[in-house]
Amino acid sequence: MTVVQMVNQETVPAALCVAEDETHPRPDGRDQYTISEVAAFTGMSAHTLRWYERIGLMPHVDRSNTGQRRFSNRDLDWLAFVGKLRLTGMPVADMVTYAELVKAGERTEPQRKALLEATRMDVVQRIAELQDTLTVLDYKIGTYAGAERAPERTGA
Amino acid sequence: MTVVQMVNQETVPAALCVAEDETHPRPDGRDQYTISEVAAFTGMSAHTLRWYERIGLMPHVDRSNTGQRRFSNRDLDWLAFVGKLRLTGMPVADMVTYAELVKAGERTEPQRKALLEATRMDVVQRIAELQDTLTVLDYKIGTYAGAERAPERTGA
DNA sequence: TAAGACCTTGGAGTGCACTCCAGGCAAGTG
DNA sequence: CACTTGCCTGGAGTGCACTCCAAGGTCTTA
Repeated sequence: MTVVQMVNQETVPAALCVAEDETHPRPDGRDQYTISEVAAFTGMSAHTLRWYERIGLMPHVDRSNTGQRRFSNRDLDWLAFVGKLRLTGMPVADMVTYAELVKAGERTEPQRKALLEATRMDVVQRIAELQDTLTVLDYKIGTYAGAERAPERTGA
Repeated sequence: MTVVQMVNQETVPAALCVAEDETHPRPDGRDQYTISEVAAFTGMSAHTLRWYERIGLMPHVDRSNTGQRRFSNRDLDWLAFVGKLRLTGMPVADMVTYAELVKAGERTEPQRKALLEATRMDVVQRIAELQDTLTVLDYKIGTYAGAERAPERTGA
């Protein structure tokens, strides 16, 4: 292992940075990351990163003179945002749409805003749903209350 | 259409009833529902209902003398609960495990409780995740603020 | 300079949760 | 009694989001 342990893999770091234009350098001064470094940073697999690029979810990644990917801080910021979108449950196809809008320039900002607002509403609804399931879960867990080891028929 | 409109399909009714043993009759006095009636009640498709039975997620559905399924109020209650579990994001395989525990009798209550508690923790974590994405979404939407129609470069 | 870890590609495979199909039986209606 | 509608079955197909493979080129460390 040469590189992988530079950041712990299980905890996705993903500060709630958001980008497209503002790039704030990472720990070391570099602005060039191999795919496995990015995998470690983002918690996504290298497979997934290549796949994201294939389907148009990454806006052009630089290459070394030998053809290997060299991700920039901008790319990292973008991926952090994509990671957040993924957590919302937004379909990958919609994320691609969003990426295309970004690439198309400033005039698509209303559409992007609309897309994010729609996503926001989905998230709010999903949270409500989940909170509703918590009610049921708690009720049900309550009916099992005290059943820690051998229940042995609580009533009668 | 013979039956379908007896309940509106889009809103899943699924009162937060929970069962296994307590069955409280539905609107009309009957306790026999065809698969399409149940599909209308639960919002699940008839396909899904048959599939749930195949994989062991339904605890034996009665049949008419000609072999057609006749769901009972108990079944409906169970399905309402299954629907809630599905909303939690619990994998179907785990729901089957839960169903098997129920079938195995009272002595499995500690395991059932543990399963639901684990699910509860997943739900709580997922809610936190989603709330975190809301923060990012709101920030991002904020940067697009006022971009209702033509943005025309807000700064400079 | 050689081993071993790393990177490349297109395309195939995986797991989940449905979803549909073909072929056939059954029940109600003009 | 034909016709339409609904139900049955096993098995195949779908869509999503990865995930892996084979075959080969590259980079680093001893």
